[in-house]
Amino acid sequence: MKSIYGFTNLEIARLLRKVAAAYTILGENRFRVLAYESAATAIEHATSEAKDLWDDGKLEDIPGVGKNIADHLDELFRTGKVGHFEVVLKKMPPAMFNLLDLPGFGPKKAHKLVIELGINDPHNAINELKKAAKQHQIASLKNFGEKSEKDILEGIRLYELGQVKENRMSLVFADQLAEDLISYLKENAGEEILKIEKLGSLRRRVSTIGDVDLAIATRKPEEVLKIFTGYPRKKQIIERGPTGASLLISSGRQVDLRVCSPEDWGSMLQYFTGSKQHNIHLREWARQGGNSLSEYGIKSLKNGMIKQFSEEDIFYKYLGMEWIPPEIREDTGEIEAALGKKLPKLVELKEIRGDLQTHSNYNVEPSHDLGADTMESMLQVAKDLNYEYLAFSEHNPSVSNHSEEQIINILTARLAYIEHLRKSTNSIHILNLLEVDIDTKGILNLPKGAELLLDGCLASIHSNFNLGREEMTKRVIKGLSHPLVRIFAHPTGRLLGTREGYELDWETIFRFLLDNDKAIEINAYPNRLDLPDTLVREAIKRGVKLSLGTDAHNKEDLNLMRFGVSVARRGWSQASDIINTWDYDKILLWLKKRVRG
DNA sequence: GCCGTTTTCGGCCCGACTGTTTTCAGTCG
Repeated sequence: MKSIYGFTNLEIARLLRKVAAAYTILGENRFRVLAYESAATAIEHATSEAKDLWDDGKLEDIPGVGKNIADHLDELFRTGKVGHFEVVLKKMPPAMFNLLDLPGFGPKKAHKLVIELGINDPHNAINELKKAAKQHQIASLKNFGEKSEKDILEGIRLYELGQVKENRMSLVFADQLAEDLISYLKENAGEEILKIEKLGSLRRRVSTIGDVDLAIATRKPEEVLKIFTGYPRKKQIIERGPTGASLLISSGRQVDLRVCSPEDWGSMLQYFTGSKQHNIHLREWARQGGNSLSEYGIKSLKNGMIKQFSEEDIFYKYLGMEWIPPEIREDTGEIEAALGKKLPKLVELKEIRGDLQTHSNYNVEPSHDLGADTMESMLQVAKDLNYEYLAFSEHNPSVSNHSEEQIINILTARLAYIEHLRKSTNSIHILNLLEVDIDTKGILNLPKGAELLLDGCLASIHSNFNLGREEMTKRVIKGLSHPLVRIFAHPTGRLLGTREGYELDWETIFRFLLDNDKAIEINAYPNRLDLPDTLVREAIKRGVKLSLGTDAHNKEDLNLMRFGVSVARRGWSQASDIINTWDYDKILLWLKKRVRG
């Protein structure tokens, strides 16, 4: 049965959290509450849309979703609502759910304030709360005081500024911020720093980062913290304790530092790398074996003894599993794989032999951006990166300003120039590609004869992002069917923090790519990181090949490849999944293959 | 409500912080 109710995972997660909040107030069994919350988190982070799983009758494949919740969601997809949830939620004052978005608010606080202050209008709940706080109606309530009243106002202020959530920075930005801080610390406290490492989502290489977290192993924590809090770019010290400190720095971002003794380094690194879901699952596992985990080590539940770990890999080994690379610590099967000693050997940057999407300033008169640097200067950087080959893939000549003949002339001249460079450059190979728009009808503007002037093409969407899922899928498939196309570039079209991608039927796209031996790109450009990691994993599960490209528009951008590798690793990719790991002869042969879909 | 080294019954992650309290509840990561 096909549903007409296309609830997104995020919407479902929010619904389940509302039910959990209501159950909390109703005094339900706390483990039932926990079950709803963990199901919400699992669905929010699932690699497939719950709706698609429902279509296939596989909702219960999501860990934390059992028969009960699956039945409720079945009703949701069939009828658009869940009778049982409606009954439960109706017992609550509706305005309380609107307060849950405020920092420091859980179900109990939200419920109590809504009742005590008589807040009735859900759409105006936060404003009414603000008014009450300003009139000092909150401090006099039992279990509240002056401070909590002030905290509530501050929370509302942050919420209104949009700083509560989703004000995340790009991985690349966060990484640079961390690197700057690390060099400052090494310069000024180098002697005291025994080990230093990034933590949290930054270490896991998530595509967007909230706070920057760092860890240092040292014998002199006070001295290190003193130097940290003296960072010249800080605006304010948010927190300072014996084991760590937090700074607000001038860009408005928060950075946290944790310090510990070298004996505790492994445990601490494990604990603060997360993810939260990974750690919860790991602790559940450890508990089965009679152990309890924390940032101080592994405690035996039998005798209360804590075993310390100076190295993280020994920590995992002690639990009977392989060391798990941070990038895949998301509780999506990595713990089971590590226990079975079946973790994939994730691809590494050094295995990448070339960049498959770059733009030089060679002028093919495109409608999109040209690159800023010459082919020669980009080749020099590529050589420094020890690449075996570099692809140039300028945008196609603009459609409206050129006749077919003119386009052929431009490409002929470009090929001649590349041939000239190939003769004078012997230490690196050049691949002659073009990035071509897929227009609204799925047509590529490549005149007859272009196939003789190019090694191959990337195809991508640059306009009309608003088509529906079905129409967009047809458009893409038609575009990819062109025999010259070998790679589907920045496939979702997302721009992090700016634009959601368009919708595609991924099952159909993946099958097409597999059947026609075409590859899908992981675009390493900072605000793209597209294909996203979750879809990377889906792609390689089906055997679809990946192509890595920086989309460099100047020679410095060629250094962004490591972020593409991070995405690949988060998607569980091995070298064998990625065509950039092939040598020049193999990749050239593959690019020149002509497959009409 | 979920789930399975032992367990289809009987468990269910850990510690810190904060603000309000006289010993703890709520929230967070």
